[in-house]
Amino acid sequence: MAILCGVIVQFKVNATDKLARQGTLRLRNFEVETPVFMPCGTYGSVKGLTPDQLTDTGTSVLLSNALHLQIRPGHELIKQLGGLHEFMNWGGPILTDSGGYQVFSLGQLVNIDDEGVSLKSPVDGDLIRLTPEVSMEVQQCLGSDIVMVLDHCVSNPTDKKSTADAMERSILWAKRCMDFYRGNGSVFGILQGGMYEDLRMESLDELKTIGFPGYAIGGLSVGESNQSMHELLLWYVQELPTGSPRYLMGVGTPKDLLLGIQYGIDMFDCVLPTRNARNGHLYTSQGVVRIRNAHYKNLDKRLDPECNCYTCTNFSTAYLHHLDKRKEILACTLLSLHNLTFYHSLVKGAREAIRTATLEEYISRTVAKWNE
RNA sequence: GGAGGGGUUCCCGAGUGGCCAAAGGGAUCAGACUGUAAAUCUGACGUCUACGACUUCGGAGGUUCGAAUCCUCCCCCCUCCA
Repeated sequence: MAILCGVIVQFKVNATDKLARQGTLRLRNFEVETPVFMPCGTYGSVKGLTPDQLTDTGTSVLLSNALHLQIRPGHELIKQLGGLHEFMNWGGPILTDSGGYQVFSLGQLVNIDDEGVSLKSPVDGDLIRLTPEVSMEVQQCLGSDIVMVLDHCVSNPTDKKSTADAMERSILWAKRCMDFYRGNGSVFGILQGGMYEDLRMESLDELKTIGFPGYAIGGLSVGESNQSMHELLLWYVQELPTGSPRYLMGVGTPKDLLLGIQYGIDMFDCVLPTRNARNGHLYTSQGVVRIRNAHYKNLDKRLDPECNCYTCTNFSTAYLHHLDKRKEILACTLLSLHNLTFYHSLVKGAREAIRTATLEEYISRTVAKWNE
């Protein structure tokens, strides 16, 4: 157990099933069962859902974004108002991303040097300077339970030289992030290196030398094939320290999650369940439902017969189709509620399966129904 | 009764001699979305034997090499005056 910055970070593996593991992550006064899926509340809100509704879906940890909150409404303001938990009235733990992903996703607005990142605010064009130290300070102000280092994420494919530069810069920045806390921060390191095994190895070696309470795999789901992602995970599972939580950033589809879990990933986050819900793309035990399709216009049945979420137990598929087609706000809420419930149940099922050493069976049974 | 304005592809609405199967919205139908610049974006949207052909712009005639666009008559709608 390490006491870091007043925050207790502890990870305990309770059960394993081949490479997969079920564990408990302790943060401050929170205990989180892993594997866990963390919904994205980028701007301090999971779009369309109240904190109570989030809890109802089975959410335990939330992800939020330091850079976006730094831009608006400002981390000082949030600190003044009691920190992010209080500000958004979320009673559970919060992991904050540094803004490393925005270095990638905001592309043209960003200028990177070894010292840090300069970006034009997508809001008003103001110049924002983000360094590892600034990012740490912002996340500290927010009162984050898990702080992510500032990293340099590149898309795939990117040539080896540029990938290496980004990876090496990420190592330097990771060191500076840790220095900021003098080794006392609940900071997770982020592994980079694109699709190059030697770069990935170098990144891992260096971060392990620095020593983090948790390791995140970054730079995935940014354009590479599914196959490459899976090969990389298989490689990582053999190299990552077993006693630390492993977080696969920005991943993914339900299938990605199951595969990640199989390869020993403990934490996931992704915008997919919430964004796709808003775009009428729903995940169900029977496979994907594009609720917008004319096919569902008259369907007087539950969206997912195996789901017990508020949406599935109270409304017909035809009604959900209608709400989505009319662009009613309620559609965002009800559909997000369902998709998140689906994700959390899927992962919960995997946790239980690991405990009974039946993960493989659980996965093949689950996936078979999606393919029907 | 008089004066003026207007009828465009499912709807709204541009276009006033060739570059027009006809802008732009909407609706409709598909698809995409992976550490959220995303309740967003992309494609299709007259018909077909489909890199070409055919039928469309209230109706019927006409002018012209060529008309949604110009002329004549007719039908319908709106506004104002009596």
